[in-house]
Amino acid sequence: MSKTVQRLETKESIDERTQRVLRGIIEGYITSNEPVGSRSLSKTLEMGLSPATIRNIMSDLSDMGFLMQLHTSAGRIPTDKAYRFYVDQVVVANQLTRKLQKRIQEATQEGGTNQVEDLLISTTRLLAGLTQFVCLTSSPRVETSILRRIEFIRLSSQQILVVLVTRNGQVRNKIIATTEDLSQDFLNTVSSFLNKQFHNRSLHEIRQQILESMVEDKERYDRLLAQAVRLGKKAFELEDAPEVYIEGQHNLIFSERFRNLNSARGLMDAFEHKSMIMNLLDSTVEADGIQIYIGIENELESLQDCTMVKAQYSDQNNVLGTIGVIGPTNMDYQTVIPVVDFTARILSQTITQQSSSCD
Amino acid sequence: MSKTVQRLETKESIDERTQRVLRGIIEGYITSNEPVGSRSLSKTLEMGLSPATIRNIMSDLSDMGFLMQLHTSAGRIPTDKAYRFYVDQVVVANQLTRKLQKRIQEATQEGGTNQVEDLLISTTRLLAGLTQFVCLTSSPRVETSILRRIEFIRLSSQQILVVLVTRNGQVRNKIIATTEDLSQDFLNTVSSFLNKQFHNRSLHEIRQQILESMVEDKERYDRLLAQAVRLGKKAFELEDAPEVYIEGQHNLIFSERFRNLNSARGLMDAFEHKSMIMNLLDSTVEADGIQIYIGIENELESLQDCTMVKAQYSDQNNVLGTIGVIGPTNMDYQTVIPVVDFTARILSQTITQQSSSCD
DNA sequence: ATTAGCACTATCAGCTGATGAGTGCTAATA
DNA sequence: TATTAGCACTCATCAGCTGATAGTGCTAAT
Repeated sequence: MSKTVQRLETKESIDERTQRVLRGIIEGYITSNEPVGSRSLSKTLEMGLSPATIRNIMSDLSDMGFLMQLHTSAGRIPTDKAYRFYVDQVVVANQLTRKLQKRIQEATQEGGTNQVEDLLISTTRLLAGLTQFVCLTSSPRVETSILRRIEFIRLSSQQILVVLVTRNGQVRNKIIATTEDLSQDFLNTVSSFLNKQFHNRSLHEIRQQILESMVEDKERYDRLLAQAVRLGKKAFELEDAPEVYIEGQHNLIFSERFRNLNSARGLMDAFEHKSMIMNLLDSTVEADGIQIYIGIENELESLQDCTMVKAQYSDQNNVLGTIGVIGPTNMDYQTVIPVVDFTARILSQTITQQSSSCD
Repeated sequence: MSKTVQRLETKESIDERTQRVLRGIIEGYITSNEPVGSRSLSKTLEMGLSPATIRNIMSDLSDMGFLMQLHTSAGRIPTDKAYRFYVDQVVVANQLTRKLQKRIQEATQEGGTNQVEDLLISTTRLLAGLTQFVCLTSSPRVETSILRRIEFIRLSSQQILVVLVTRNGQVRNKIIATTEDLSQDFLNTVSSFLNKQFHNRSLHEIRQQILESMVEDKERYDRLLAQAVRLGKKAFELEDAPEVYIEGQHNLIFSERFRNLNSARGLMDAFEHKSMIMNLLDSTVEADGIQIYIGIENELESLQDCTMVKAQYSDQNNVLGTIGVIGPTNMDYQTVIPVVDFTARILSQTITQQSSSCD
């Protein structure tokens, strides 16, 4: 297994001038995607330093582990450590252009049906389009969602459709089989019972409680209660299907910026395993705000020459899910970070609006 | 635009021996994916023909348009016309191995919830996995589906959830907004009215009829009827979202067999436009059975060096959708064709079982 | 402390000739 | 007359070489 790198902190304090050079190299590499050499840097930096001086500084930076060379006669490129330094020290809360803000807002506004699923899909697609990277979004864990409404619909003598609506507007359907033929009237009674009983409780709690009820003395139940518990059990036995939306995979292959085809294959394969991606997105300790994993800071091996930028979205109460992009380590952090941040905020806002429109 | 090639028929009658040579070349190229030359063919054919004789025959076949050379000093490869000949004349109804049959049957059997969507997704994935190509499936047109049940659920004073179940087990949800606050009781009356009225009619018909009702003299309506019509209209105003499932896109990039990266990009782009894919799949004139489009027989330009093999699936009454794979023109027709055919049959069977379990 | 100069090095594009697989043609053969 | 052997020819590929280029490291001069 790959050893887990927590975070590439920089202990040494670096000379102001050296910092400017480092920053120049990083930004140069970000814009050109080519190793940057001392001569060209000398020009673009406009600090009145000759290539030779720059070379000395570069040499120091290499020693400190900020730069590396692909081969002797090529320019230098930043290491993961350099990007970490760049993100921590240099990239400050950057305002998005109004134009971009508008575009994100509009994209989340539309979407015919106002279901969360559609919103998430279109947002994921938007972010993939904007960044030209791969974008991943985890949908709210149904487990922790708050029940808004449950309803049973009789389809046939053996089939009942369960419709389950959560607070934030997710709708789940499930067809369950029954041995007994239950009338719609009866089902209505059951659902209104369950709705009263479990209103505003999380699905997780509900399931827990149902299981507890089942061990209790069954004798005490009347038919209604017994059936309610039985149906409820089936209904809340959710496939804990981790919904993940992935968009922009083709960028991984066709974009110039993803040069290393090896890991591309690995990533594509990883994307097939939705549960793994779910972990990747939701394995978050830090409280809020944007999170950035640069290169080897990523636990997943095939991600170790990419950067993942992600942010959580939430309704008024709880964190619901995560939205993130995966791009090359030399992505344009100055815009990607605020874009992801802003998108997550807008997403939270939209979902909050939706779920607050309950009675 | 690309000119539309209907089908690459062969008028000339070909000598028995020549046919065997052609067949040898095609099969050789299918298995090796390398141009086949006269010497190697002379060995594998075991017809006691010298390379020189073979060369003469090959020359004839080239003249007839069955073979071509990439460069003078390379062996020959079959043209689209050759594959058409091969598929029409040589590939006869081939039995699948029991093992494969089992595998397909099992894969369609499972799938936790018995919803059509899940079934389609897992089948698509299966077929992509089996063939190592790209697999596309169109879901049943909701338009032509038969209504099994419609239900309204009051979510809040402004929101109503519509649940719509079709005969073949598709469930659609839609949240609609209302200005008036309607009680659940009232909604129940409306849904039971609609259910009675439109039982076993196709969604298309229903929409039609509702629209007609609306132009009739409104005065004659009581409140129930008026609301029923109004809600019904909104409910059946479906996003005619053409659902298409695509799996195995990564094969397009990583599989050895797809050599031409140009059209790969084009295809990937095409796959983003679901409605286009929908057309591709469902633009079918022929009645039933398997359909094969080889190379330039495909209308879509980026498909013109691929072969598409597709088959429709249906319930007891109607064609519901199409399942198909896209692979290189030198795919192994002998197994791909029966695999697609068998899968479509199994799919039809499974869906028919599901929808016949109504009362 | 900075810089100019120089030797060194890796990559890349372009050229070379050798190699080999395959064809087309012709004349000999059964 | 159909088949085949033989030979000349073609062309893609590959290894090896070339010079040009862009970069570095080191040292000595400023």
